[in-house]
Amino acid sequence: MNRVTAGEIAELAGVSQSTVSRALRGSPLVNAETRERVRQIANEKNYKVNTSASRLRSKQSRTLALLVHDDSDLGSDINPFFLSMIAAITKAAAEINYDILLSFQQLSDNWIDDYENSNKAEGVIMLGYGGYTDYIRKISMLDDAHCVTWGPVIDGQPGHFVGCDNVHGGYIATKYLFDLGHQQIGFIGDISDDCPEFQARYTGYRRACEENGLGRDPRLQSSAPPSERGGYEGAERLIDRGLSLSAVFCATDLNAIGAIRALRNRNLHVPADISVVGFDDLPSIAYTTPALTTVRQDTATAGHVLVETLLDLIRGNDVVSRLLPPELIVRQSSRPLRAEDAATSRAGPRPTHAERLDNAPTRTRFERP
Amino acid sequence: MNRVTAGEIAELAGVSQSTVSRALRGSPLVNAETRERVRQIANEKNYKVNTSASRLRSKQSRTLALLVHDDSDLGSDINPFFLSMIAAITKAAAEINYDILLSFQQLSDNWIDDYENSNKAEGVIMLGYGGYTDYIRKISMLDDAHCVTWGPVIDGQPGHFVGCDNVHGGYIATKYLFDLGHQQIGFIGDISDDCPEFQARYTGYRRACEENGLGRDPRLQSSAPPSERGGYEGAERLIDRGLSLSAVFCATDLNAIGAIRALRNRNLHVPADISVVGFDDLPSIAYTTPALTTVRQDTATAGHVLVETLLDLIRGNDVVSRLLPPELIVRQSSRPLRAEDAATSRAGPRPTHAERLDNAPTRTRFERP
DNA sequence: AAAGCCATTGCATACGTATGCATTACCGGC
DNA sequence: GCCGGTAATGCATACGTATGCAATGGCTTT
Repeated sequence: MNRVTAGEIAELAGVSQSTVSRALRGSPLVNAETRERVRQIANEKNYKVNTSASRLRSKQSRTLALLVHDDSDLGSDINPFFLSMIAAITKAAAEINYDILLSFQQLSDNWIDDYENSNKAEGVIMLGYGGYTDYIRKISMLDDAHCVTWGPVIDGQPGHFVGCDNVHGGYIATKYLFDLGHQQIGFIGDISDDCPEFQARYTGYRRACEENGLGRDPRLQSSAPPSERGGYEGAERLIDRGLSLSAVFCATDLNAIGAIRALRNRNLHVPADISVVGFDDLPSIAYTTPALTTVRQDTATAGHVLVETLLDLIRGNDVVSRLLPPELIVRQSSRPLRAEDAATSRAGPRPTHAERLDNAPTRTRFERP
Repeated sequence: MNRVTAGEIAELAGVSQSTVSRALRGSPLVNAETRERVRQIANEKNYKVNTSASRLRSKQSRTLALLVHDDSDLGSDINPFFLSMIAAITKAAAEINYDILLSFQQLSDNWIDDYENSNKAEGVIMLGYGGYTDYIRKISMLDDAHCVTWGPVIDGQPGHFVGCDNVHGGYIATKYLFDLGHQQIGFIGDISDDCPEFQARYTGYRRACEENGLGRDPRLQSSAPPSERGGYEGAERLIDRGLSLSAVFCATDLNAIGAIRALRNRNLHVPADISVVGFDDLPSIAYTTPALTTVRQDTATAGHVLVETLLDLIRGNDVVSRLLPPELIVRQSSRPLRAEDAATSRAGPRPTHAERLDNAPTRTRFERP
């Protein structure tokens, strides 16, 4: 069970350990013929470079730490959206031969040092640390370390961020609803300072409203924590105000699911009576009834950008926070507003509105089951 | 930015590097007073043991590799169930000071050696490698390596497995439906040899059927690949056979979701007309309409058991494959069968059946929104 | 008082690799 | 025929830690 070392390969190949090391790392210093011979022998003997020794000598770990925020003490599950994010990051790192060290944890004092000073990882990617309270206080230290966070990009904010363009996401979702003919469009979501992401989505919503002549009316906005229950209660409040809404944009998919449930309880059917659009595109959200129209960010791209940004940081290059374009996914929870719709049947065929949106200035995908 | 070494701490503390090493690792060889002094200085200077050096010297990596099967080339997403699994495993490892190296990949030739021979990890946990075709062929090598797989536990199978007790899961789901008064209960799922997990669930289903006098009738079983579409088509086939079913047990949640959609298209309402029970308890499956009654395995326990088993293997202890008990989660997609239900209203109040199930011989949880 | 013992510490070394520098061999140009 | 130059290889070392062994000193035992 003893592992083969470079020295033993060297002996078999009749060269020195140095040459073996160089040959396997593809150094131009070594003769092509020799390199092939060494590689073949190493292959036969199933030789693998001892990572610990290599790291010690080269002082590089070729490893990135991925910290996922864990709130499970508070009873909330880890956001399922993160799974595809984790996979995307891991794959992006693998493409450039970096390993990912995974950790789920709360915010503690020394996470970053724990990884960097111990030479476990060259940098850290943080996921889901969106509770910007304690976090912001500690964030200044991020300037010293190699750390990139997935989250809202705010000008002048210390640290390095990659995130979805939430303003644009809110805008395309709302514009889409206006383009369908809706006039009165509500917003459900937490727009307190604790949630800059949702504030940004609201900003995009407002921008679309202004473009379509819908003035600011506080009664159109319903504050709701980013949970299913929050969406449920937020929708109830909206209904109780007696507005003639035909569409609602929700800051998160969970809000949207709760809202749909509340609407159904009040005998308002989605999308026949009212259209609902969410944000996030949670896995398996496509399986709700009705399947949710929502705004998705491309996790594969996000993974690449996060890894690239972190590597730039490690290499000492200048880095800028980056925003990724979201994409509208049209499913079954939204439909055009037509006068006769409200008056006549609920069971009429669902109209297609592809023509109208093909001209939309942003990427839109139509999913049909 | 140069990192502090044990030697420098030693100098500051007026001891040798050996003593520093021993002090920080809690060796009883070092005086308590000295240990405290060293620890304090190390703390002040933010010293962290260089992992690479430590690993090289001790030949232990205190790291486990977590390989998650990635089928994304085939277009199928990674099972969202794995997210909680990944989190559970990572946390269980963290509790005993082990790191987790994450990788999403297809089955290739040398995964295990890549991790173990390179000293990157002491062992491997495999998740989702359930396509038992190529896999089984290569599995014999698992006996040499330190590898535990989450999956079906089959007697005499080479390798080491931890899995859910699928037979019992299928049994309690089906028994629950019988206890609700249902007589004709269908099964949707792939019971080919490729999917021993689903075969086991079917076995449990059959056991409950036999206990309740429902003989084997091939028309009650509908083969379906483990996808939403599979469930949809499987349910259609079942309906087309003209059976008087009042309940269906599906081998996976995805099947169940598809089945519910197919039933609705045929104007059969769940749970008013027909009860549906799934298997897996996917995250956010509780948000479908109606919320799905399903069988869940406890991921936290699974994580602990997987890690413990792997460590036993690493330490050279004898290990046995282990089965974990599933749990029935009762939500809204199932209800008692009553004669008047079928004949009269669909809109009657949903009866509670807690009394009946309090006597059930297995753990059952009732979730109400 | 001598001998033995325990508690504590330091010394020296090896883990396996990557890499600067020295070395060798060979070749073309003057 | 000597020299400078290039290509290819080997030599020697250091990375920072953990640990076997030796060494020290104080204390108990006979």
